[in-house]
Amino acid sequence: MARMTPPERRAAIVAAALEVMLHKGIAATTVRDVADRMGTSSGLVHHYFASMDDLLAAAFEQAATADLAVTTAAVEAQTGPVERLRAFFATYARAEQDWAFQLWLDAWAEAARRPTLRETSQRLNVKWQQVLAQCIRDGVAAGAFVCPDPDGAAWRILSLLDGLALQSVAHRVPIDRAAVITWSAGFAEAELALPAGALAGPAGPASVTAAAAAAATPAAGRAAPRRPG
Amino acid sequence: MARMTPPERRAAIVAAALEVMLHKGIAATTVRDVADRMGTSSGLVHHYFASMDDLLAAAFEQAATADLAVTTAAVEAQTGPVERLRAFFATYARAEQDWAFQLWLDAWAEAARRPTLRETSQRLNVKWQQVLAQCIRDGVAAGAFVCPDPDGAAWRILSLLDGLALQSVAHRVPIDRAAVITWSAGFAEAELALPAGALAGPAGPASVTAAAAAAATPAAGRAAPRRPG
DNA sequence: GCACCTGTTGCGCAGGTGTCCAACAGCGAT
DNA sequence: ATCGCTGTTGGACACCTGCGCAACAGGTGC
Repeated sequence: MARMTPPERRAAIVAAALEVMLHKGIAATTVRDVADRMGTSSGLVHHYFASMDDLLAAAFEQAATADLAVTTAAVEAQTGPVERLRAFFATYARAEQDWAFQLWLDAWAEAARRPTLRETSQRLNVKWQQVLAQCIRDGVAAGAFVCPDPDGAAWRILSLLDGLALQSVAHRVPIDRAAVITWSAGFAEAELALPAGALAGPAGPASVTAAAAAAATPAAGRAAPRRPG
Repeated sequence: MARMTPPERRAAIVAAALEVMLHKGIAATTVRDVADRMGTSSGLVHHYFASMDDLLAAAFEQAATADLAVTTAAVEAQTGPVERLRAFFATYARAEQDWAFQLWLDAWAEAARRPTLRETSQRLNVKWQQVLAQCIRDGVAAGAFVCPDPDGAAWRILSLLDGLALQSVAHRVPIDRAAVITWSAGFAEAELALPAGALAGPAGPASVTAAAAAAATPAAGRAAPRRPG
């Protein structure tokens, strides 16, 4: 194969590993799979990564960091505290994330047995919580809402979002994402002492707003996603 | 090895498979592991299970069904609708479930690639939802609470519980389970138009009640679990 | 022209995998 | 005593795994 500079080759290997991991699963990804996808030899992979675990961890870390960066950027693009929260929910539930969440799910399950992966997964989880907690702290400082425990609230809200994503991906439950957003926002409002519906206003993508309005139900004054019962 | 009647042997294989799955992970469980644990030959396993997938699915199904039975029994031991809901939350968050939830996590991740496992996991998930939904429906019929969409509410509450368990198991976040119960109950109260604190009353185990009271915070009138920020 | 460096190759090794199968052991029926 | 049935054995089969290593290639400095 064509010669590459070390950083390029390293990035290429990580990219190839990521593609394989996504549709074969982390546990089932092999060195030869990665090499074949690049059209190179398996030895080359080991020239850049001491062990298979290192490669898997590096690939997952890159994907996870990229996910976080997208959300962070979307949040920071907004100025008001409420708008920032809306942006957080919208990117977390964005449609393209189904395949990405399967990767997270794999990583969480695998984390119990792979220390490197666990360390990465824990670290990223904390970072995600910090982004949300900072949103909340800023809002509290600006007087937009009240929250006695921003870290705890961020943790609880994230748990809820992950639980919903779990249902969607693991159980293949079709979900109205706009409804998820507004429903989760309802919980967040309770956490932040916001009036009901305060977070359900106009969000980033126009479709989100429209669908949210359509999904609105009289019960508890907030929209609720359904699973086909 | 000693001769067994077919049902006995089948049960023994499933039990052995379960033990291996629990501390090696579903993906890493091999036929020889299972045979070794029983002290028999690998060929015997294949005499009872056509393929490895069949064995894994059968073992997971047994464990999952047992989990569900425990919760169902705890719920049906109570008579009042509110007491039944309390029992549901208490058994879902019971302490011994950490290792069990790791098995669920494995199954969910593996479900994407193993059709038999996915089918089982989906079916059990629906059953769990039905138990909770029936609790809600009974309560509505008895006039204990109001809920326009019992199936949807059950699904949302379960998503939340799974999300919290995910944080606890995958990220190794130590959780005050009693606080989780009361906090989740807070969400449930909103879903069911119950007054705040209605579900936080005396539950099955005495320790739960005591801890819940101790964890109660003035904010929003309900206890909230924290993660170490 | 040469030596050197480094990305790259292709294969070998030792081990582990699911699956299959011929042979064996114990027991009930004949 | 013999036959047949069935639970059980232990190993063969083909394949795949991560990893290591000797050899190669193509460019750079001398």
